[in-house]
Amino acid sequence: MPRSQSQEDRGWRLYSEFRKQEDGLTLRGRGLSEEERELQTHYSDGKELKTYLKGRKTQIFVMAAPLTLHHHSKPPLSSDYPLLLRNPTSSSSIAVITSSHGQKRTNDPNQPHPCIVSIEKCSNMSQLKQIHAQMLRTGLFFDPFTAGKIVAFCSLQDSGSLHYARLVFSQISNPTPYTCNSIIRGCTDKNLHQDALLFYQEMIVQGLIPDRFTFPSLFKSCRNLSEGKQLHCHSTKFGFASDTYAQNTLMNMYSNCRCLVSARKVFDKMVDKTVVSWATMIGAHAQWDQPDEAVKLFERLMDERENVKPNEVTLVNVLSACARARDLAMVKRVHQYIDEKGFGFHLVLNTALMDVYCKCGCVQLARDLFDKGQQKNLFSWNIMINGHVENGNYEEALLLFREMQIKGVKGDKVTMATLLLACTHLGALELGKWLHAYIKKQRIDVDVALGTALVDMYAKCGSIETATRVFHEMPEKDVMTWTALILGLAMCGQAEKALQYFDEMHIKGVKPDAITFVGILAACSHAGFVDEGISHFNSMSDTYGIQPAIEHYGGLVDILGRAGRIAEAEELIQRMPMAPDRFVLGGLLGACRIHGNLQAAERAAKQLLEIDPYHSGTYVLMSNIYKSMRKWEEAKRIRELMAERGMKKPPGCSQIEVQGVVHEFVKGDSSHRQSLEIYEMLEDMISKLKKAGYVPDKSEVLFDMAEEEKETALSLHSEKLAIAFGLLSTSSGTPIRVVKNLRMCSDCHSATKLISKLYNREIIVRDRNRFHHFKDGSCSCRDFW
DNA sequence: GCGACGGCCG
Repeated sequence: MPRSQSQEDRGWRLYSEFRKQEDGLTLRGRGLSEEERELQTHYSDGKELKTYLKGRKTQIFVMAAPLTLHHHSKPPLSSDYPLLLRNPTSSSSIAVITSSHGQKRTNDPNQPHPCIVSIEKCSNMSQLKQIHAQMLRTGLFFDPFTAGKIVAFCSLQDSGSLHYARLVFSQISNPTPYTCNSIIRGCTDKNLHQDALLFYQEMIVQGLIPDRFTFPSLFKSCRNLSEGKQLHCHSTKFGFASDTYAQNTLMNMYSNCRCLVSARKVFDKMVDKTVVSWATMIGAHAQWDQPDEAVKLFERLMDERENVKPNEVTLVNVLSACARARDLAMVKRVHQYIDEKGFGFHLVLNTALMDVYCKCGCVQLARDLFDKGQQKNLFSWNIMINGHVENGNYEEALLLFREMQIKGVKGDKVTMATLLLACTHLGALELGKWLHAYIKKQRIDVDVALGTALVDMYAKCGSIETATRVFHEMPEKDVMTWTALILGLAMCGQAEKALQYFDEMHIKGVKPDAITFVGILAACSHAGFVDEGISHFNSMSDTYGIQPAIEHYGGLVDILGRAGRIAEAEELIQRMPMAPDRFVLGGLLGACRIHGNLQAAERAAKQLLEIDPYHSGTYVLMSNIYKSMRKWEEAKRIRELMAERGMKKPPGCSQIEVQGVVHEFVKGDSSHRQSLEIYEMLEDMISKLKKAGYVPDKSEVLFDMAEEEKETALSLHSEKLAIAFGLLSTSSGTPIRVVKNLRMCSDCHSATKLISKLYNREIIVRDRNRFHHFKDGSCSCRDFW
């Protein structure tokens, strides 16, 4: 683009002035500093910087012009707004400017022009436009300083209009840096980050010169490392390398671009570190998973050799580091510090403290703070509700939500996602549906996270059809959304569909991650696709660069074990790069049970008991294996060993939700209000079953019981009680959904298959690992679980 | 006229 000589001169003149003002880093006269050398490599052509440094004035435009932006979704600003197509005689126009009151315009900064005062008093665009019109009539508009005030108002005030600001800007002949900055900051404040950068790019091309206020906004709008480095380069060359504001925002920019090394470099080289610099750097380390570094910096700050005292933000950032490091000791130190130094009540600090206590598992401490604090906002409610959910206290979370509603605080999408997670854990489909309806009614924005939470809830509460429908209704899906559906399909035995969606995901260009493969391997295992499973496992590292973790080895062990290839599964465990955990060995043990491989089972159990001697599941499974092989003595020995170690089988517990209320049953439970009816129903069930040829499978009950007792014990299992209650209290045709805390026993499994046929009901049981979808006398798990 | 901070999904 051709430029006039006068613009070029002006640019250079201004630039020299900036250089004189700049008392920090000087580019000329002493060669390149380390930072400049580093920047030079980021710059599109290092030669330009060198030539510039020799002080040749023509280089000013060369050095400033190139700024390569990486987004192409919008055309450059110049096509929307004519920039700098202005009256070239403007330099003389200042002489004729008079105010609307006929006063001479003075340059005394202590006496603002009356027109400027009026602009500052504007409360809406219509008033502003009147002033604008008057300024045009009087010629005052041709004073760049005064015209800039119009632009500033339009860009920065809530009642302003960025569009109008740009139009006005395009009419100003010699806009001041202040005017440009107003537009940039207006874009940044309104999250129009791309526009901020495009405007800067255009401004440089037109020969306008940035000042020290330009870069903070630009750095804030910069989301991309390559652009960030160019901007860093520009800020240095324009002489703001040692401006504290610029450096602070620069650090933050590097941190946002996940380039912590550069952020830290800027920090370490800063001469005047302010409390903001410290807070930013501590926050950056905390954000990018270097909590120890963050805490170290904080300790340096506490050391008091630094001239800066921590403030609330510093403390919030340190707490976020503590939360990542699960460093409760440090949290307590910070808490004490807060109390000692009397930081008073700071809502963000207080919520951060609550959050970190929740994350460290001290929900009660968080709750105390929550109950004590008079001020609450959506953040604090959400943190507290989430704290209870994470802690497994779903009821308390739901109670808190009710309290929130009573207080008239409306939940948002975060609240909803958290509550849906509670439903997912509880298996409370009705409640989940209610929340879904609430979301629609309250017009809560369903973003990817909330949509995924819905898909996950429906899938894990056994309504895979609705999960699939919600999935398809979502306009935007990320890897988690796909994974939630794939895992859901795998868990309810629809392996082929899970694999179909995996293919579709690939077509849609969504890259699977480690957890997607957990779902894929589970699907292959349930469907008995051994070769396909192995090939997916291999593709993880070969195609997607994901190193298989222990859960993937566990998945492959399941696939091999389920197919009866026990020896191969054992061999895999031998050669996997990490020691097996109880899930891997538990999978192997489960496979040994199904395939009746006693030797391998014993080997697996021995290892299991070594790594986790206090996991009751191992003992129970092992004794069941012995019992199923009629090795009563061994089975008894295992039970005795369990008793010696002071362990009990945790009580089996089944939940069923009817009309939004979750009913819980343990074995032989008679505490339910309708207990009498439930037991009548149970008798009816058992007699119908027996008529249909059902023989109780006694292999998994205690061996020292009389046969008749065994039968009774079986009939009292919690899932049978829950199913009986379900048959009683729901109308025919509706599916019965039960959530069980343990693995389903084989007797209940075969009984439920028959019940589904005899009563013509779909029965969906979620046990601790998967769904059993009983329909017409068969189960989706194909009798392997 | 400029800077830093908190909660959700697989």
